[in-house]
Amino acid sequence: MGEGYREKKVMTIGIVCELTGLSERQIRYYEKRKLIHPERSAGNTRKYSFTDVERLVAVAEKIEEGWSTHDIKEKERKITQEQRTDLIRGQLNAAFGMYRK
Amino acid sequence: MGEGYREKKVMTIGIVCELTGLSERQIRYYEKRKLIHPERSAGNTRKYSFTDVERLVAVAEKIEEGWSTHDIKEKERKITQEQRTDLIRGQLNAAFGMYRK
DNA sequence: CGTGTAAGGAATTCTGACACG
DNA sequence: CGTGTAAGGAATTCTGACACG
Repeated sequence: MGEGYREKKVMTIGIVCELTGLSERQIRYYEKRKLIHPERSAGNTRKYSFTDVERLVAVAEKIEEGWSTHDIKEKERKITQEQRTDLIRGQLNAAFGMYRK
Repeated sequence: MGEGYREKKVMTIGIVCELTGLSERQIRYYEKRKLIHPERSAGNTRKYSFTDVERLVAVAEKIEEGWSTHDIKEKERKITQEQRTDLIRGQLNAAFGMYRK
């Protein structure tokens, strides 16, 4: 009980800046582009998780490589789609065993 | 790389209040009694880790059971001492194998 | 001893805009 | 498109003290 620390939204933006080396401006901008989804406190303060921090670092690297926020978003969508395909393939395999070893 | 989320001091006191159900007053008081040791930001804001949160919950339970902060501190000291004793006992055993099975 | 509260100040965060490109 | 910055306000946190007991 009480696990899942990596997913828990507990950090304010200032700490995320320290952890990632990014500016507040950048972090808020990546949120606007739907690359991260922090929660909000009762007083409207953004709250981030460790996975958000990891994702921000990954996003920042991509951008530095020349990717646009849109490209990054699109690439992730495709990867997710591939994973869905693999999942279905696995289920079919389990059900019909075409590649049973 | 980048592990050790549980130990990282990243939460402000407000979030710790939410997570533990304790008041700011209580949390700061337990710190004064040396039961927790948050870090500070450049601007003097306290920063807590998930282990601090766990510890705070444990402390609050003890207090509710009637323990004093001093008793809690003392009990922990004794437990730590026991662990040291066990460690040494283990090392002696490894070196001289009195109980080798 | 452990905790609530009002007080005043300081640090933090928020939004929308101007700027460059 | 991605990011810096100054602006003004709102939310958050800090410390020391008075209070009760």
